[in-house]
Amino acid sequence: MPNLPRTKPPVILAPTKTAPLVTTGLANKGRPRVQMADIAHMAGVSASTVSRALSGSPLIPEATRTRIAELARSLNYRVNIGAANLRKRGVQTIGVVILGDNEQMISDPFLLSILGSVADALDERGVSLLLTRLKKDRQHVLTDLVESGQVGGLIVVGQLTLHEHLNELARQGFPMVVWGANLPDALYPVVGGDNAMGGFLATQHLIEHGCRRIAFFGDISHPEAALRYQGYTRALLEAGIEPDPNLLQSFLFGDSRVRGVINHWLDQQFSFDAIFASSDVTAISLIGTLTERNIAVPSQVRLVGYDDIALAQNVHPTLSTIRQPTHEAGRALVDLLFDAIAGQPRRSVVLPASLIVRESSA
Amino acid sequence: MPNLPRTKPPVILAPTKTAPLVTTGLANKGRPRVQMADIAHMAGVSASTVSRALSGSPLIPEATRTRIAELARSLNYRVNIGAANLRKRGVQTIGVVILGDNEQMISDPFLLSILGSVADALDERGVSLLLTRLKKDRQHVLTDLVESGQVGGLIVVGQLTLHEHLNELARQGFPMVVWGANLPDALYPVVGGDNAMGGFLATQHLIEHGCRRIAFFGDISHPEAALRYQGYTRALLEAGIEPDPNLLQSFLFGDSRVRGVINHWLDQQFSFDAIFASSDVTAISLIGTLTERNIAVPSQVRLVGYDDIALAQNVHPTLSTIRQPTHEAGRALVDLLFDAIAGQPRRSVVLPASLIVRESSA
DNA sequence: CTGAAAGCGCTAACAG
DNA sequence: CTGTTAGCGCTTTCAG
Repeated sequence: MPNLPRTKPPVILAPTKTAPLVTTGLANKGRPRVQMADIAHMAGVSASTVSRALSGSPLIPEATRTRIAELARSLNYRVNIGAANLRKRGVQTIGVVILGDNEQMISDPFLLSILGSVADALDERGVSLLLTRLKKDRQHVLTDLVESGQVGGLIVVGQLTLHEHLNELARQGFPMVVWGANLPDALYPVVGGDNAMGGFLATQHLIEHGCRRIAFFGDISHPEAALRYQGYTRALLEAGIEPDPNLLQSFLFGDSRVRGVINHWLDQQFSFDAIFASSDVTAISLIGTLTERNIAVPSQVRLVGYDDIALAQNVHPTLSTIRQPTHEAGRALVDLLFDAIAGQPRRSVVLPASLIVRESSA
Repeated sequence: MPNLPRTKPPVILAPTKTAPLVTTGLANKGRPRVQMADIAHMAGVSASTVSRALSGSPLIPEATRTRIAELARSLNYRVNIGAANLRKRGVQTIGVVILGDNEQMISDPFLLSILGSVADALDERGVSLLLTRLKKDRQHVLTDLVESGQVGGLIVVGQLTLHEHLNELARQGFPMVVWGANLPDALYPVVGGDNAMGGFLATQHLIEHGCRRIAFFGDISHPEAALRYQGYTRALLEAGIEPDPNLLQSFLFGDSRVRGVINHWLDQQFSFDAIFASSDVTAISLIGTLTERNIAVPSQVRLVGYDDIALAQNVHPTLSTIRQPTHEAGRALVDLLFDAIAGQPRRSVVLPASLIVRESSA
């Protein structure tokens, strides 16, 4: 029996079996939907021809192609991607997974930069972006996304405590790429900034300005921060300064306990002449807190942040920081993911970190 | 001909027609995929039974159901959502469209709050989130997303200059909801803060502190900012103050020309004793610029921002601002969208704006 | 309670 | 160049 167009059913030869069917999904409620068969019918060609025409097949002559395209456009028709994907046995969607720092949605603007650059890079390839927050102990959603065929691969932003799990997925041949620190035993492709270099540059710069008691603010249980700390330590050692463990202030990115810590340090008359903060948001909070306590930045305490968010150049004093090339980040993440999907050997990318000197450290 | 299981093909009665087929999509490269037929085969039941078991149908006895569930889990099997959707004629995905302010990805942390709350609200309903940036003159992507069956509805964040286009989509019965200002002639459901009230509260508060020359920073071509400006004007008029058009500084949200404007004003000896900024990011930049020019906040110029982003309470002076309940925002957006999809009558939600008094205006 | 059969909307062999 | 045909992997009647 030939396909029955929905709009103009032809003579019915056998009783139609098309029965009730309660729609449980979200789509198509009430809105009439034109589909390929309708277009074909109206254009007086077969569905195959419409399919070919709309996908720009060179088999279809220019004239027919445009005629069908016009018709489709005039009816506001778009090919049903789900059906096409099913047939083509593949999807045109990538999952972007963001690890929630804690329970709250991550609030660091830097994340938005990464997300934006990934969105752009995917968009250029005509691939959709399925965004998912990964909450604690819900790691199975990573597997779900891929195994359910919803996405063709995964871009994981932030690795936190997930390293082992990610390695396990990599072992299974999961198509994915991670934004984060390139850990030595990582089995998955990683794109990240040169955190060790960033930490080194920031610290070296502070040392050059005569600082000796440089504090580090950042959660070193987080691999990226740990590398920044490592760079920090190396710079100190190279300058003949013994790192003081008391000057390591570990807390989660974006945490707001900054104020309490500084106040505590000041109340204890704890001595420090500079702070290297593992994020600009933290650094800006530090400026606020220090200023409130009448500690002048940079004359009494010099400050360097990380990420070069937009606000960094508009606070007072303007914030010295380490810049990460976010635009390239998105591009690299997408490139590597597509390599992984194509079965290419694993590859990782370290993006350069550059020191931006502004007033807070001058 | 019965379904051929992929793993153990039965006796072939007719030459198999299953031919080459080049996979153009992203999924399934190399990784062997178990599917429902395999599970059915292994469990010694039909695919129907597996389908019912996995969807928790009460028709299947508890015992069978768990047995099948275990088997599926042990094989890491997940139902192919695309195929299921095709059959069910619906999707479980919502499109979230973010209007790029300019060419760059929006960088305001407030946006991330909204996005996060939407993500959570969708997650609670088991619905996926397809994120799209809407660039200038690419409005057709809105139609694409829905007509191609990729998403069941649209959450549009920011309306900017899109109002007319959105109205047109609403007229066509497009399932959608918008975060923004509830314009009087809007045909689409809107969720937004009470911008007029927010503007009023901020301004009234400044007036109560003796301010008379209150500047407004914000792009009033943006409907939300326009309403804030309206509230600002009302507060002034109620206090018997004639709004001075020179005190309206219009620019795009998050724009960084703040510094230039303030410097210009100061150089011109332009008088103002307070600023109401349409976003916290702008307000924080203002604090920076004013401080740099040795204008004391709040003693010489009082300041109120908008959004209550995390940094607001950590800068110095801490920033007074208008808070918008972002968590409820996500929930309301999703609720209204589902109503729209279900064909319920259009409804809009205005979330309360509340004044948070901190040091910058005290 | 279970299976067979039909078909969601599309694409791609294959044979004209 | 074009139509016919056969499914993609799943869900849901319908008939046991």
